[in-house]
Amino acid sequence: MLAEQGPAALSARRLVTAVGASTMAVYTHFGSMPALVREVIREGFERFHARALAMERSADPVAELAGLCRVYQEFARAEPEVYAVMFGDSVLAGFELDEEDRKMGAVVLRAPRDAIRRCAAAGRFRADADADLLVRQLFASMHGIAQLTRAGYIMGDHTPHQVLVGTLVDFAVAAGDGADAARASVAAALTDA
Amino acid sequence: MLAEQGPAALSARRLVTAVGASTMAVYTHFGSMPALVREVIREGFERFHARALAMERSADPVAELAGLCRVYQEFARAEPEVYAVMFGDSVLAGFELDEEDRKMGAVVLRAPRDAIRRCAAAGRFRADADADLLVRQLFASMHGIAQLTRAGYIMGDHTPHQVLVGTLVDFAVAAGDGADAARASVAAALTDA
DNA sequence: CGCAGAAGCATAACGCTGTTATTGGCCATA
DNA sequence: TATGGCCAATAACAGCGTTATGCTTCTGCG
Repeated sequence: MLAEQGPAALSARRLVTAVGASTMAVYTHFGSMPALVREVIREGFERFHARALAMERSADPVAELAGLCRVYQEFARAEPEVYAVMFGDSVLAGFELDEEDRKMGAVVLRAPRDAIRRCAAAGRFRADADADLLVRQLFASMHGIAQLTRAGYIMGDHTPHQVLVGTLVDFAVAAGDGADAARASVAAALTDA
Repeated sequence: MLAEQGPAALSARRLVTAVGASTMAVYTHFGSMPALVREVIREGFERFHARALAMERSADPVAELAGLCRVYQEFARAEPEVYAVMFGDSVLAGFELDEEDRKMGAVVLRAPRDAIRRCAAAGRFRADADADLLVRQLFASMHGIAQLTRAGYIMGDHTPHQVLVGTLVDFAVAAGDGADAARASVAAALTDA
């Protein structure tokens, strides 16, 4: 219901009438509406993780990093409402992220951080690159692109896809990669869709 | 009320009792609660604009660009709830951005876009830099940092400030600036606070 | 096999939300 | 002064999350 009809449609009464039960069903099984929302985003994190794991590996670590970012954007576009709740926007039915939720969310950074390290090990990125810091910068960019796209703020002459490509290429270049090599790797990871 | 007590506290009844009136006041003066929220974010855009205009100019265009991003982050931290509604997160009382709102929001990109052009004109950025595309990439990064910080997602060993500094330096480097020059300009724009 | 216990759900209600029709009062103008 | 129109207070409606009550049903033990 959250994915198909938006946050406003996710009410206890609509839920229970949809499954043919009474409002008590929510409270016996979940305790409260915020707790129910928490289960929804837990499911969202699992789906996110499954998508990331399903991505095929590549011999090109920069392309693999770009591929992870592509998966990120695809998930955010596929279920924008779920994504928004998962990462702290749109307080839904009084739900607020707790520390454990955030830790689950931070797990998504592990794969790209390792990819960044492989980029450095392969000589594409500088050897002294701070993978922990870089992955946070990339995280912020990906989140910004996802949320601004959802809000309709990526407008004018450039599409969200162009912004994504530019961001990924510039990220690799700033990390030490060659401009042509970065462009080729990003293009290889993003164009087959 | 939105700024001080959060989105949940901004209800029609709380508003009117705070000013000593009845619920009708909202509807005679604004028409609906979403329309009232619209006026709130309009005010937010004006405050944002005033902050950007109040920033002193600099002879160093890269430092000026970094200063604009610093103002951006300061605004987002000063009034996070207002900021979140302005840029499309947290649907508040059924309010949704319309095209005109988004255009007001996109105006904030004008100053940094011009700063990027000055960077190119001064030889710091590549002469063929696409300022329109670059400013959107920067916009996404700034929005991501602001929102992830608000949600508590910038954790671990790095602070939001470090992520901001890294992002700005890497942005300048990818645009063509020298690494040392970029670091110096960003540091000059961000450290006096 | 039968009874006791517990677990789960439906009903109804409380206080809250945004919204509105009705009613009354105030103020400005002729 | 009288009259017109604007404005707001009151009360109500539908919907929200939540909960106390009571009934039903299912489980497990003697």
